[in-house]
Amino acid sequence: MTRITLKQLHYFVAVADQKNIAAAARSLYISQPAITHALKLLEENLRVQLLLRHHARGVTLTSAGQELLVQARELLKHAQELELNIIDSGQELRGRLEIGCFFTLAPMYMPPLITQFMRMHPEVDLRLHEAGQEQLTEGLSSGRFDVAIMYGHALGQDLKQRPLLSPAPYILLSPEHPLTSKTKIKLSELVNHPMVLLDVAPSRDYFTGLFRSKGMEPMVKYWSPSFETVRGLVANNMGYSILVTHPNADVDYNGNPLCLRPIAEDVEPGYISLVRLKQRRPTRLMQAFREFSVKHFEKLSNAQKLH
Amino acid sequence: MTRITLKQLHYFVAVADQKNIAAAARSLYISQPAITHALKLLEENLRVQLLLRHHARGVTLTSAGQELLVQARELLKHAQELELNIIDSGQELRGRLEIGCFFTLAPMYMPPLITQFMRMHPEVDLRLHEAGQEQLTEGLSSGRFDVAIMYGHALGQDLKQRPLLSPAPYILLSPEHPLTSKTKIKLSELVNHPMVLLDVAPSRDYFTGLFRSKGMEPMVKYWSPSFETVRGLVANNMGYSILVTHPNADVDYNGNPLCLRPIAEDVEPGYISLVRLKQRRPTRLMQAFREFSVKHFEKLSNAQKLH
DNA sequence: TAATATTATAAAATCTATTTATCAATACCA
DNA sequence: TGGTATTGATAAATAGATTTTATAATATTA
Repeated sequence: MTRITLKQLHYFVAVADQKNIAAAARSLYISQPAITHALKLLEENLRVQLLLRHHARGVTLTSAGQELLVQARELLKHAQELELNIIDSGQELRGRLEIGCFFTLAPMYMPPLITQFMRMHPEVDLRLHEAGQEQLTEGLSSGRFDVAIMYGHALGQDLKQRPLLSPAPYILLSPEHPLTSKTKIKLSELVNHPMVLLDVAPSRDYFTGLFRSKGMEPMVKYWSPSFETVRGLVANNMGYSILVTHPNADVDYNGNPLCLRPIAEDVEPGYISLVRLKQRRPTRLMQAFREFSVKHFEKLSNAQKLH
Repeated sequence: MTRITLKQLHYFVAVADQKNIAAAARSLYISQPAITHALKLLEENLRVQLLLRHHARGVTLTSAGQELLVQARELLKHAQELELNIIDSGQELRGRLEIGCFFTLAPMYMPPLITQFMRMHPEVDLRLHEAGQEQLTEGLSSGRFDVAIMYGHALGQDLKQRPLLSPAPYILLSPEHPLTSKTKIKLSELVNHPMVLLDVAPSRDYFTGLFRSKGMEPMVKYWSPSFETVRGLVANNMGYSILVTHPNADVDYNGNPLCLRPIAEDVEPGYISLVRLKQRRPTRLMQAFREFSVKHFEKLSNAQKLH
């Protein structure tokens, strides 16, 4: 552990600048003996005489004092910089923001969100981590992630969420599927057809829950944890699927066409939230990201309603 | 003034290393609440949450904490280095030593002294300042010089001196001077010849004092503050001179020959001392230089006696 | 020599840091 | 599942450090 303190160095520099202990005390708004005492400690701890006291004519630095003056200035500046780097009150937003995002949401929503946020705050070092629900909650509570964008379903008590978007689930079909001819499809019409289920938490439970809340059980024939695999299976007419995220192009990775149909009944929408740890005090950066995200998704939602 | 302290950072780093406040407390031999308190202050002053406390499972760093950890380590290292640079207890001698030396002594004595000292302590940054008696005493009391090599005559009460060498004064004559034929010359034989006086303090008063202490007054015809000018005047037979410093070659700057003769009477020698400010505690470097100088001049003095 | 300025010192007051004791939350183990 | 151990937070008491107030000592200046 260092013997000296930043305060002692600060006093010393003031004295060296003014070549006068009393004057330094006045400029620091403290009493003169406070400085005399601090200087004494400094000299004792460094075991060097730093200044020569000339009664009634101030002080002058010894060569060790000269040396310390230079180095003390550097160290104090270093300390100041550390504070400015870390402190959460600078005008310009800066620092690192670790964002978690749920797998299937990331490719759709994160690129425009991140791009626009970075354009406004170029000093921010933003890092995106795509992960599943469990990894996201774990990452939030271990501090690896500052915030996460994910589905708000079934989150623990220690997480706080701000809803961003409530997209309605839709039915995905192959053009060859018998139900494709209808413009709207009821869940009861689907229930006896084979289903392709996106097999990741919490989507899995959300999709099956749509049926179960109406006392039905879907006939799941295929499971896949991959969003694009599910779309491929549906495009090959292996069954229908229900999804929330809606990529712009209605084709699978092989170019096979896909059809979307709304669900006829009123169903609980999926809701995408910005999530953070409840016990954790948000930084200014986190707050700025929250506000920005809320506005961004509001615009998105308005644009969708116009269609 | 910085809000944070080195101690707080030190505690924080220990906690971050161990991911555990209690363990850090044990390793620092302090109580756990002491650290809890320091961390609280750190977080309040930086207005950022640095770590997440997991009951019974230690702590993890937030992204701000990660950032601080890196910077805190750097700052603590910087502080440590400052201490090591300044502190007067390292094994290897280092640091700066400001040496004052009296004009006429410097060209003779300083080159070998400095060269040999630097060979032993290559890390020392030694700076030589040649100056007159007044500048030297002023420099010592203002702290510009750590030590000075100068004549010990008529020094103030606030200076402490360690005699190094007591060279006998000698008489300098031109080969044409009528007294050159003698091997020893009495002061009383000189007193009615014209004298060339080296006109600098304290030499001036020392040389005239040699006569005055015997109730005589020399006949000073020429004054010069320059040692070599005095030698030139004597070589041109403008008068005799009395000097202490004895360069190796007995010729002036123009190559004119000079003769040296001892003073027949016992006279007070000039004494060269290492001088420092009494009120100033010597550094290890100053002590080492003192010891080295004492030995160096002892050798010189023994070598002279052999001739 | 008196007035002024500057640093040093001692004692008291004030702040700050640390310890002790205890609680609450969680993990671990039988 | 219940008991034990570990960990971090909190409150009160203690110890320690810093600062102030008041005063002394020393040198400078007019």
